[in-house]
Amino acid sequence: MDFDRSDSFNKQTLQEVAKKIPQLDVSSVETLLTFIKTSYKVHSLIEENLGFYGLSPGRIRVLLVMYVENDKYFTPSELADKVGITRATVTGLLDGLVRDGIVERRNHPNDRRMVMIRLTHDGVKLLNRVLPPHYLLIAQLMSGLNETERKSLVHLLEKIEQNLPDHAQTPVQEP
Amino acid sequence: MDFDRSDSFNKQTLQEVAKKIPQLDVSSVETLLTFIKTSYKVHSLIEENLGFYGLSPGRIRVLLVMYVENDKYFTPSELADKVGITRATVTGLLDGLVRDGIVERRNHPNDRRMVMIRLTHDGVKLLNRVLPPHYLLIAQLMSGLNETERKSLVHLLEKIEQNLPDHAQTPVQEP
DNA sequence: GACTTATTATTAGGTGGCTAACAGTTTTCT
DNA sequence: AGAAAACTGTTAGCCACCTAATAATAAGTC
Repeated sequence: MDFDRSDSFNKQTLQEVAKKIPQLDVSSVETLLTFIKTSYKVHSLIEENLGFYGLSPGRIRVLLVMYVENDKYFTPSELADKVGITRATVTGLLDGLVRDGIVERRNHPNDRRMVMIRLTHDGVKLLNRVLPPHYLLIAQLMSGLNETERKSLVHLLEKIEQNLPDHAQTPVQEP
Repeated sequence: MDFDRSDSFNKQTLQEVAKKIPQLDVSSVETLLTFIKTSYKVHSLIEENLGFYGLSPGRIRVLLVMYVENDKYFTPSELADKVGITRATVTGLLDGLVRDGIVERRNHPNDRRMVMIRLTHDGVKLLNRVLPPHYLLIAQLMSGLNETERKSLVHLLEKIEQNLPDHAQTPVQEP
């Protein structure tokens, strides 16, 4: 669901659209384009890296929740809430993760509606192998910004968020 | 594909992961989290708005290419290249757009492998109706940043891009 | 001119997201 | 106690993306 992928929509093209649509503010759109394009690139890169280990953004988000509390069992609902996706999507992700032996499903002892999910031993090993290069990549991505610049970036992003209409609820993260 | 949706991965959780993974640089991850979370929110909002008119990010990207050169015919390959998605995906998008009467498919007069695509009259009318509020929303999103701040944001984003490995080709945009 | 190579659009099959509907359970409320 | 309400996970069906394979056609080569 990303908007900008190529450079086909350069400034020149933008000017042409602006001729037809008076509401178009070129400066706003250019800034947004850069923003979305960068986020697409960053996202793709991380996704590509996880792909080497058979993981995906969706999978890693769910796995990380379990990784930080290793011994605990989680219900699909709990995972859905923590990750910010629907229960239906979690079911689909778990199907794959169980198939690949990364996670195990168990019946809940008291409530027969529920299922309990936990990382398998192999799942933990996988994460121990995947996470170091994952975070190394993130550190590398940010290495061009010093602490001041990072704060400044976060500050600008927060300013954008303040202009989001309230009804647009937000859910998550994957560190 | 977005990574961060909820706030389940707050700083505290991050600290815990950092204990297990020494490669994790908290400042980098925090900055990236904010970045991805904001981009997710912005993206969702735009998507939601387009949805009111039966459009999606994928559709609008393809349509915009045709909108700026209204009379021209485009081949699916051409659209794929300009938008930065595969031809297979374009085929799928066009199926829907043709079904909805927004776009028309024609045979190429000389090369029988090719197909020629063009906006229908209804398609043009739809875009004339959709684009003004679309760009109004973008202007609103950026209204919290003055010109200096926008330049500063773009500059910081470019710094991040400079640290992307080269092999990660990038494709595009939707203004 | 025939054969190989390249190109086009499409199909098939996979993924991760969504909503809506469902059956099975538990809880709540009279 | 029994009916209604609420909750759980799954399924079904849609979308937009991907890769790989395919059939049809065009272009290049010997």
